[in-house]
Amino acid sequence: MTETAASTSGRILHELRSEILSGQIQPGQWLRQEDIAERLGGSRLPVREALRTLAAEGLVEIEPNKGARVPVLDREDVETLYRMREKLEPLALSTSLPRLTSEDLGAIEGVQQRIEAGVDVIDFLTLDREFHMLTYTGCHDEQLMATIERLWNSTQHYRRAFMEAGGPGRAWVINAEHRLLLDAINQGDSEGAELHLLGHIRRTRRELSSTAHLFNDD
Amino acid sequence: MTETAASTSGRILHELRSEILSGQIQPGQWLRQEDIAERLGGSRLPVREALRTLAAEGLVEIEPNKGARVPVLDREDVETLYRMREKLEPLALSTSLPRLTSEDLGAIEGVQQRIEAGVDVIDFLTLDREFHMLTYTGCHDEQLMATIERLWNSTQHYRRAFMEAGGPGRAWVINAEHRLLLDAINQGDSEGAELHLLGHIRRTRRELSSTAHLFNDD
DNA sequence: ATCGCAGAGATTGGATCCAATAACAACCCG
DNA sequence: CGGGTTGTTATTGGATCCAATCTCTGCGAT
Repeated sequence: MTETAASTSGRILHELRSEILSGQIQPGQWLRQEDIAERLGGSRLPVREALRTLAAEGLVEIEPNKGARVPVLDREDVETLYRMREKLEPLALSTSLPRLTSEDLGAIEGVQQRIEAGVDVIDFLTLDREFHMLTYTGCHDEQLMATIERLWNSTQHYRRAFMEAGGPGRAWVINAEHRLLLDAINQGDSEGAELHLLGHIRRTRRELSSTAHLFNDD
Repeated sequence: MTETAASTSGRILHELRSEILSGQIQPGQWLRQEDIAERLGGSRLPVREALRTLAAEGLVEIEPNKGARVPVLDREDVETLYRMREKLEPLALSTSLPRLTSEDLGAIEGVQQRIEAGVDVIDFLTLDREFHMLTYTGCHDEQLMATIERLWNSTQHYRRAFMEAGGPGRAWVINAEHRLLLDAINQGDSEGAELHLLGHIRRTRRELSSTAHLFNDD
């Protein structure tokens, strides 16, 4: 997302984003500017700028004169975010596929092997993301990739909650889907890869959405 | 996009965005903080925050220690942005369609009649956008609608350049597509509406992309 | 006892001031 | 005469200070 980590502002932005994605900062939690400034080093000014950026990314929402907090999504929000992924990621994949080098393919294979070797929940989330992002390596469009990253980021917390609730029990399903996707990619079968990817995201959406206790339905 | 126009920061954000979309600020042009602050009233601080938000929206890009400018997109960038629209807007439309009231339908019809009555380029851009956005009235998902708005905003300049270059000569094509789309909507034909919308965006992408002089190909 | 109101504390929003970085130009040296 | 270098200026990045707004507590009236 063309962000510089060199400046104080960029450093705080990266740090805050990382804390939100890792779950250190939970949805609903208020982010007080002074606390962050003191904790991460710096004045409130770069913190404010970082919060503005995060707000535009959807990772926090700013209520005027009240502060910023991580938004709490309901079932419908997460469903739509996944439906957006179902539309956009096949597009990124088909753009990327013809440009993937054999080195790229090897890297993807390596990540998948690490996933199959068995990992804990937190590692799985990281590796699964890396797996999919690597398949988009050949897609150089910044806007598209930035949007896809936003979609992953916005749903990260609920994906983690789902996995921690017992999702890993069905790890074989994910691996089967990844393998079929990878096979289609290796054969240069763009259409097949898109279909497997769509199915993969779609199934995840349905399982996630039907896991009732992740959302507090009013 | 949950933005407050009350604060100085929000006001400057809206004003800047409007100036970029209207073409007052052209792609490639540098935005100096002090100028903006003096011109729009306020100090550089709210200007910086507004620029940060615009950067996250893709309307400007910030180069560290150099400043912000409106990005210059090449043909491929615009193509991808349109392909994203082709994926996401049918999704928004199918979500919206069942919830459209007869008042909504009347409003859409009214806008289309104003378009057919004949308008200049600048009015057409406004009304065409209004037409499509009205068809998404029933889609209440903020993330999806915010993303779609970003896609419109990022391509606004090129759409205007295209229209000014003689696009309106083919106004009947647009009206025919709008009418077919509207008819499908009125009949509650979600699938048909999606198809007409897809065709509409796709044709625009192709015509726009083949208008060579809009882009300075290196 | 409960609702409303007022005031104090806390937190965000904005402005001014200072430091760091980059573009530009003049100058010195080969 | 040309290229590198250094100094100057313009612009962005960051910190501190002040103003505006919100929240929460305590008091009083009904």
